[in-house]
Amino acid sequence: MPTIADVAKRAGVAQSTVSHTLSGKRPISADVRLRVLQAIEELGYQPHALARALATRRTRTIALMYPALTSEISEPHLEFVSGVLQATNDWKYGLLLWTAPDENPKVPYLVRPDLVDGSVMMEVRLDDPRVRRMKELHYPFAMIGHGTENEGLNFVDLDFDYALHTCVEYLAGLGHKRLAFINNSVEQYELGLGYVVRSEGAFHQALAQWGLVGTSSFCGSNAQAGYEVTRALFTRDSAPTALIVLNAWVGGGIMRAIHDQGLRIPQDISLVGILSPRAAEMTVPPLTAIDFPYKTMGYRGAELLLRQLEGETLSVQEFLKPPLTIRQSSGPCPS
Amino acid sequence: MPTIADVAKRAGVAQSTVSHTLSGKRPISADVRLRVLQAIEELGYQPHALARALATRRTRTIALMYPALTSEISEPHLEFVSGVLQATNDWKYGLLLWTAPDENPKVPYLVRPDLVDGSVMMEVRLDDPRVRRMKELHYPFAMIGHGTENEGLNFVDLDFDYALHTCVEYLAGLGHKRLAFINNSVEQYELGLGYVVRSEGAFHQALAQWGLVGTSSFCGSNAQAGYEVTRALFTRDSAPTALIVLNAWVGGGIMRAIHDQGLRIPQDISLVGILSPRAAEMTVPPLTAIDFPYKTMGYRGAELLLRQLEGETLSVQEFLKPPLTIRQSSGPCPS
DNA sequence: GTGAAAGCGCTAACAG
DNA sequence: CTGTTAGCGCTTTCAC
Repeated sequence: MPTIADVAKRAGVAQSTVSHTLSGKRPISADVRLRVLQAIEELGYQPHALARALATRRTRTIALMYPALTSEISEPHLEFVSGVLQATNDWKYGLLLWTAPDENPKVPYLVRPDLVDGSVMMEVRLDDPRVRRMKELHYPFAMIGHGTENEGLNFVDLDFDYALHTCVEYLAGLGHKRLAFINNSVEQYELGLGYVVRSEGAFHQALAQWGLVGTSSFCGSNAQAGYEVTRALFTRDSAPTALIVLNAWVGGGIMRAIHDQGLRIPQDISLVGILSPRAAEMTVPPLTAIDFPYKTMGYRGAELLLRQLEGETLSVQEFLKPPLTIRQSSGPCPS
Repeated sequence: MPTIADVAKRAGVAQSTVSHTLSGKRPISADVRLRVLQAIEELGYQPHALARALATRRTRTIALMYPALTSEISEPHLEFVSGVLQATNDWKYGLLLWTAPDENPKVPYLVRPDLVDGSVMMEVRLDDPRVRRMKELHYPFAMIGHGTENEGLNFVDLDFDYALHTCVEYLAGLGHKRLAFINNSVEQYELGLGYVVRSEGAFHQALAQWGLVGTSSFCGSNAQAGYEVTRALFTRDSAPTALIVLNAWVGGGIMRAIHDQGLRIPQDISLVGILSPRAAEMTVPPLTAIDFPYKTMGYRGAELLLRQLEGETLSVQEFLKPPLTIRQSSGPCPS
C-alpha cells in the first residue's frame, strides 16, 4: 500500500502539499495539484484512515450501542440498524456495532471511546447508566428512545402515549368496553425500558379517560408466550373484546390462541398492534396498527448525532406520531 | 484521557515497560509490574485503540459487508447481523457495518482496508466482483453464502439444494402432484445471487426427480407482491396444491391470497417455507418449514474469518442442513 | 529485567 | 503558494 510519502516523492512535492490538495485546506497551484492527483492515480493511493484519525482525533465513525446480546435478540432492534446505517452512509461515516460486554462492569456500556466520534443509543432505560456516564464524560451521543431526565439531550422516540391513546380511542369508538394490552416482557419492564413503562402507564390512563375496563399483561417476545398470555385472558370471567399488542413477534401466538378459543378476527374480537407495516401485513388477516417507523427512527437518531459531530449544537427531542392504519383485524364490538 | 506516557511517568518507568506489562511480551519484575498496574488503576488509563492499531497494523475489528442499501432492506439479512455480532463479541473484536457505496464504482464494495482486519461477506453472487477483488488483494474474508468459484475460500451456507429437495420430497410424500415455488425477486436472480439461483435450479430438479409438475415464480419481498404472485397461480388451468416459499415476508400475502381464493390451509392447500422458526410461528397457522438458522450462519461465518485472523489457515466450506419442522400449514393432497 | 528511540501514516502549526 | 518539522499514542527493535 502506497503512503502519502510515496505520492509526495513521485509528484516531487512535500507531504503536506499532498495532504492539502486532498483536504483542500489551503490553495494549491493548478500544476502542482495536477501532478499530485496524477501520482495518486498512478499509485492507487488511498489515505490510511487510521493514521488520519490518530492525527485529527476524528474517526468519522460512530457506534450504535446495541442492547446486550442476551439469549434472544429481539428483532425489532435490528430494524433500527438499517436506518442508522442508511444515515451513516449518507453522511459518509462508518458504523460500529457495539454491545455492552457483560464481563466488565467497571466501564459499563462504554464504547472504546477512541474508535468512534460518538454513539447512538437504543433501548434506553428511564434511568440509564449509559446516559449518566456519557454525560459525565461529555461524550457526544443521541438516543432512539428516551429516559426520565432529558435536560439537554437529543433523541427521537415514538410517542407511546399517543400510540396507546389512539388505539384505545379507536377501539372505544368501535364500541369496545373491555380491552387487554399485551406489553413486552416483565424483565424489560423491571429494567425500566422507557417504552415498556410508558406504554403500560398510557394504556391505563387511556382506559380511565374513556371509561373502559381492561387488563395488561407482560409477554415474552415469541409466539408461544403470546399464545399462553392470550389463553389466560379467556379464563377470566369477563374476557376482552379487543387486544392491543406491542410486539410484532407475538402476533401469531395471539391469533392462534384466539382461533383455538373459537373466536374470529375481527368479527368476535379485535386486534390492533403497534408495529411495523411489514409485520402488520405478515398475518392473516393483516393487522390494524400504529405504523412503527423503525427505519425512520434509526435514521433520525443517527442524524441527531451526526449533526452534532459536524459542529451543530442542537437540542432536538422529537416524538413521532405515526398514523393508525386500519387493516382487517379490527371491527365493531359484537353485541 | 491519560496516555501511556502518563502512566510511565507516574510509575517511574519507561513507556516500553508499561507497554510490556500490558502485553506480557517480556518478563517484568514483580515490583515494577505492581507499580505500573497501580498507576494504570489510579489514572484510569485505557490504551488508545487507534494508536495501537496504527503501530501493530491490526485493528481487531472486522467488517460485515452489508448488501447495498437499496430502497428496501430485506430484513432476513438483519438476522445474520446478530449472529456475527455475537461472534465478534465472543472473540473480543469490533464489528463495522459496511455497505457498498454506489457512487464509487472504481473500488467496488471494498472496505476501508485499514480500518478492519478482514471482512465477512453476505449476499454472495455466483460471480461476485467483491470476491475477485478480495482475492487479488489477498484480503482476509469469509462468506455467508457462496459463489461458483470456491477454490480456497471459506464459507458457510444453507444447503439450498437439500432444502428444496426436502420440501419437494415431503410434499410428494403427502400425495401432492402440482407444486409451486415462490422464489425471491427477479432482480436478485438476475444479479446472480447464489441462493436464489440455486433454489430455482434445485426446485426444478427435485420436481423431475419425483415426477411432479410445478411452476416457479419470482416475487418481491413484501406481502403485496406475495399476494399478487399467488393470485396469478390460481388463474391457470391447473392450480398447485402445495406452495413452497423462500421469503418470510411474503408469507402473509400468500396466505391471504389463498384465503381469498376460498381455500383453507392445510386442508385444501399446503404451504411450506424456508425461513426462520420465528417467522414460521408468526402466522396462523404456523408454517411447516426448513428452519433457516440465520443467527447460527452469521456466527459461523464470522468465526471463519476470526480464526483466520488469529493465524489459523483453514479451508472450511460448511453446508447447513437444518431439519424440516412440521407445523400446521401442510397436509395430504386433497383428492 | 529495563530504557531510549525509531517509526506506524497522517495532519497541522510554523516558516518562508 | 509550498516545504520542514513536530506530534497523535502506541509498539518494537536495539542497547545496556
